[in-house]
Amino acid sequence: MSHQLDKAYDPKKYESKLYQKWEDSGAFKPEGNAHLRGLVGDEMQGDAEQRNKAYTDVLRMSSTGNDEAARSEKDPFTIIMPPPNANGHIHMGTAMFVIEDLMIRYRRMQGHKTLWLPGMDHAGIETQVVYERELEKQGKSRFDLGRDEFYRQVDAFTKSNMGIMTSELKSMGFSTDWSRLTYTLDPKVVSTVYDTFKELHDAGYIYRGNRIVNWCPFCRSAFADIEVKYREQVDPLYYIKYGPFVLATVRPETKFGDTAIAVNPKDERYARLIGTTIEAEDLNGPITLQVIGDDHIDPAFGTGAMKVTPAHDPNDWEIGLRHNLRVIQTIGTDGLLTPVAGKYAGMPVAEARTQVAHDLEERGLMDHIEYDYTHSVGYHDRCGTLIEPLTVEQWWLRVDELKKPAIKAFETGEIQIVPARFKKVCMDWLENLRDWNISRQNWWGIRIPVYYNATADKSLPEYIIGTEDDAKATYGIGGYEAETDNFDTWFSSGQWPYATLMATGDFDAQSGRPGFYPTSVMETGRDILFQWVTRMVMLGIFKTGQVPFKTVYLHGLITDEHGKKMSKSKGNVLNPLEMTAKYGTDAVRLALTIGITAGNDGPLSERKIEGYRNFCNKLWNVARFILGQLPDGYSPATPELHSPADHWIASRTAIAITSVTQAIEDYRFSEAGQIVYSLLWDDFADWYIEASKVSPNHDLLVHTLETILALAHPIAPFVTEAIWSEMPWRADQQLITSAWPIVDTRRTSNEQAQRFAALQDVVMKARTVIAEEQLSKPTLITTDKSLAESADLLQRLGRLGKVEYQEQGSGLYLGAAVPAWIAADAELIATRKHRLQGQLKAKQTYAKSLEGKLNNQGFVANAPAAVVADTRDRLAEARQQATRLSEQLKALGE
RNA sequence: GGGCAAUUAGCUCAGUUGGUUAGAGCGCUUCGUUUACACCGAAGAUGUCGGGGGUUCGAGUCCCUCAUUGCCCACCA
Repeated sequence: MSHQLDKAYDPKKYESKLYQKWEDSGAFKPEGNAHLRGLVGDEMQGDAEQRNKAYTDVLRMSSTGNDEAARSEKDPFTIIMPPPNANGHIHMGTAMFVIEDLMIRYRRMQGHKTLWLPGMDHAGIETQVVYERELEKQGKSRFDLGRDEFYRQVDAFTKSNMGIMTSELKSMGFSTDWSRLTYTLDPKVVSTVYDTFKELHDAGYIYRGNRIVNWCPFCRSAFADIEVKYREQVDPLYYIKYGPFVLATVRPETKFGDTAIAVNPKDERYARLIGTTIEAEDLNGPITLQVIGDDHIDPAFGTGAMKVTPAHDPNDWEIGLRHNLRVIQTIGTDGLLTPVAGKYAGMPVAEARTQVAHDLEERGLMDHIEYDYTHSVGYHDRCGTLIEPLTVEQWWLRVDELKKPAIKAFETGEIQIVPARFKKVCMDWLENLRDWNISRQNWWGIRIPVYYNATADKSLPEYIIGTEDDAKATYGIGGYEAETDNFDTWFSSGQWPYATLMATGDFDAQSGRPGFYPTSVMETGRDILFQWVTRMVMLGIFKTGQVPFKTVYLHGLITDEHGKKMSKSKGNVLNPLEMTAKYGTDAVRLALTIGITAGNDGPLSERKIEGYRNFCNKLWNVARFILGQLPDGYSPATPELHSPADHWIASRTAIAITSVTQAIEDYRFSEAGQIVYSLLWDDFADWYIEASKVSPNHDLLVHTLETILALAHPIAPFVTEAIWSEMPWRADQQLITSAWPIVDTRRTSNEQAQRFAALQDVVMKARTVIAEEQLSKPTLITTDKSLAESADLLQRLGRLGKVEYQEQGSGLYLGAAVPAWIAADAELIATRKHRLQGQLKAKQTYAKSLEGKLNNQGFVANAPAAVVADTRDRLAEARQQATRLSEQLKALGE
């Protein structure tokens, strides 16, 4: 016995140690993983000798030193990590980076120069909201601190979180290059964002405008349309009197900003009033309103006439633009009514609404009220505050031209989306995209680099884009005012792929090192497809002239086991750190990979994780058994295939290598995982290892184990590396930088493999009879000489007694792939009679359906020859077995 | 209102361009400690693949239609 592993795999004993070793060895760096032969990945080409050489190199894996030449032929493979928000702990969504790690580890093993660049997001408004909640617990608000102090505290908060986050990401086994960790507020990133802003401005895509925006009175900031989430609710619908009109509104408090009454021009009731002005009695005295005709008005809604408040409703704003209406701001950025509201000035909106409605009723200006009006109302996505549409001066990005090449990139397939169904969704979204408000009035973020002219000299530019020094140079000391708005977080994170690479010096190829842009894959959540992915494409193409990534892989939401969203209030949240502590990191990684497909939500449960913990332990124990079998000082040689079982497992392994590789290439990670799972458990452990107990082939056992370790490594890096590290001949080498397995079919005999498959069939059928009849070590009889030769194997696998070769079979016919019987007396055969009849009937029905197929001229003529031939073979076999069964029944007096 | 997806075993889900008698994990029943593993092994039961129609030699897979569920987008005076 050369080596003894622990009885069960203990993740804690290995994980942090192995991670440290990986990182210290430089394996996570693109420069550091270049020590494989660049032969993998071309497995289907090249002459057999070459392939075999590569194969055995892989098997014995004498670390061959650097082979830069071979490696440089392969494209770099790059993933930029979607930067997690540095405002808390990782969650199952963050843990989904396992998909990225899987791709990175796979490409690394294939010999690509892989770069997985980690990042952290200051996450503007989101972090601000998180921190304000912290302040609230201390009974404070950000206004108590003031802008500068608040910024300092949030800065310290995110920086300390970054440390926590980093160690949590490391604990997940993510093989990112930490030396390139980039933060969204790194000066180099910010400077790229500033450059882009200036370039966009100079190209005419940036403008400043006083327009209607989605205003959050809590955040005291404007937000983009996409950051507003609508909720359905029931409110009163007030029918108020305006001179000759009765108008329906849910917002009577905005009436002080009404500048027109709109009707549909086709509405005969009002058509003659269009173009006139009306005098109306109002709460603050008489007012004058013009009557306009606009197609937007639905004559069937309410009274068919609508009050137009351009300052506080997006549709009214549009109508206002069409008719040149005055814009009267009635609600301020503080959420209180402005002085134009007269005696209502200073009231919060909700209070003003009640008061105005009350006063209107009192003054006889209320026609009636509908109390159960259902409509949807916008709330701020992040803080949940009711959105108040109002007008403010903001910086806007003109998107008409910018979006065109982005749409084209999706359309032509230059950017692939996995799953493909999101291609059209992206294109449609971009088609309908309107100018993007990139100003935010929050305190935590990247300040827009604009300085305004504060001098009396109007010949100077109104504003400049640049640094404070630029401002001094232009306006003189004290002659300027800095913009206080920040960028929308998505404006800066929309530049993430190139901003990061530019910051780390990996954007362009430089002497001796490759460029990593465009990146290979952007893997992220489906929920931020619009907010983030489309913006990265738009800005990436503008700034670099190239798409930022070639493939977008989207994952869905991780839900509980019944597909319900995880939430604290439901109490169904699974914490990745708790789960990894309990079951090992690999178990969580496997659970997040297998059974979850691209673009779809994936259910997760503790039970599922437990199942994959068992898988890890199974793998461990397979290794434990094999290592325990090996003689002292064993060193593996190229395996020779001797027995049918050897050929069988070699062929199973070859099929698995091909299909796992293809599955990963096609982004079918769940399937890749399942294939490895089944190869290990169903084929290797359940059959080959059991068979090997009869006649062990050490080299093949080791080789197959190593192949499985390699195939499983991208998903389950720890347990595979742990086992690898326990193999004495691998002492100086890590699995993480070993080569991805390639197929060697040169010496595999299909015929031999088939012989083992036939034996398996006999074994399974024999086991069934033994279990059903509770037999103990019965004798197996066969008319097949080669099966009889495998007596010891049959005895072991099938729990059989003797195995006898006979010219003529007798006993209970098994109906297996090769003729075999379980020796039985007449009594036993009689008790099996009904089962035999059932078997016969099933065989006959099956044969009949195959006959029907083959008698069908259409089938024979149209189906591929292989399918027809296959059908004939199956028919012949079914007939033969049916004959044997009916003979046996006949012998029983049937 | 527009769009996308899902509907397959008790549960959660696979099923790649149509081609063996439809699979997996978990759960369930029975048996079992044999050179690793009870975080194990063996055997077993459970499916008119949501309904209906069509195309095809052949449909879980393609088309139409209906139903149910979920998600996205838009609108809502």
